[in-house]
Amino acid sequence: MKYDLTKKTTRGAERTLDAFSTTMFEQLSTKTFEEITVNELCEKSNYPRATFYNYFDDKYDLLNYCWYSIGRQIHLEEYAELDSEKSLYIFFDRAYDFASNHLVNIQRILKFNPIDSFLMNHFRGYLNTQMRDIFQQCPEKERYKIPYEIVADHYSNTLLLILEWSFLRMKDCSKAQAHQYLKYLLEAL
Amino acid sequence: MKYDLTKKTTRGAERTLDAFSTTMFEQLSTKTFEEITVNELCEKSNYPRATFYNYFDDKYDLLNYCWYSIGRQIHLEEYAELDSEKSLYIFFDRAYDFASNHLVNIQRILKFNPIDSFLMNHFRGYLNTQMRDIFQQCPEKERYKIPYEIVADHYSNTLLLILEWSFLRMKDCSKAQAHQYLKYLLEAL
DNA sequence: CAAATATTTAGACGCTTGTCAATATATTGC
DNA sequence: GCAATATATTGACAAGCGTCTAAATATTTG
Repeated sequence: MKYDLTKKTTRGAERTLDAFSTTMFEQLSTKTFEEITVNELCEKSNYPRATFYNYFDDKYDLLNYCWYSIGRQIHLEEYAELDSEKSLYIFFDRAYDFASNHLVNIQRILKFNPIDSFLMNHFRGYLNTQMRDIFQQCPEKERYKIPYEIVADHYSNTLLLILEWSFLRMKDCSKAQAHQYLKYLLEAL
Repeated sequence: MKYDLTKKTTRGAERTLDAFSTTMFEQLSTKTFEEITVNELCEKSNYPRATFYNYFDDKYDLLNYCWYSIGRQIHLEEYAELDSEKSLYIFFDRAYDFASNHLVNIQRILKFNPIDSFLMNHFRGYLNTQMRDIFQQCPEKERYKIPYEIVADHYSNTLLLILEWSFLRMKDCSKAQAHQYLKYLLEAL
């Protein structure tokens, strides 16, 4: 990313970042991620190409920013040092609620960018990294019979699986039901 | 894919497919997948660009063919109607042996294309699809307390996790040890 | 307010991409 | 072997990419 997100963003910068990311989401309801061009994003956002490249390295970089902005909406940063299982359910609930509130948009995007598209794989990758970080902060890494790195990945895989089942595959799965699946799959740990 | 893999390939076609896929693997030991260009693949394989596009849609398509050719090497097609767990261990063992025999190449590629690179995510995606297909062929889909689709994905996630632990993260994990991890994580089912 | 500094913009650059029509070269069947 | 057919190659095309310079605007600072 060309733009430094750690320093406080000026009003103008925020407007620009917002414009490009909402345009990206809009275009994703229209076509494949691969089909979206930087030119297109600039035209729809009413910014010159040079401005795009002032902020982002390329469209993949913008995509990362899109996930990052979703991450902030579900307060991915606020994780106390809870044990892994607690963290898992908190994370799951926040993601579940967010997805519920944006069901229509998600389904629109899935029309063109299905579960095994580049877009969704990219999103999975992002969430996985985030979860790895969260689980890394947890205490009690010693209480498992196998290496904690494996446990953390297993937690994050399983959470993602149930989230996908609930939303991407449109199974209309209640939160309670989802919790039950999670509990069943992670019983061994 | 432009070229039809179902019809029997002529000697010439096979030579071309081989040339491009081995060049791809060679280049992947040299740089990021994103950095590899079609021009480059053609120069190194000594074929004109048009020939490349006679066979493949683009470099992603070639990548898919690369995974497909690995798939044939580990006999991904030979799966009888075993139950899910049996299939899992057969698949795991074949993949484990293949990876052991190509450790050096894998590590070279990982230097430039690490675990969370586009390349490795793409590979994960491919393996996941394959495994989904295999598990779909299994009988006994009724014996689980939760939907079989979830179980199948859980199996495939877990297998991939342990394969990654063994090879991509270079933990030098023996096959017996790997089996033990698998068994532990899947105890609940 | 004006000068110093930073950011945005326009436009041009070389390069890669995927497509297409044409020509050349193999591979078939008769 | 020769004609009919398929495949490989050449070279050119428009469009996208990411970079860069220089000019135009904003923003900060004294």
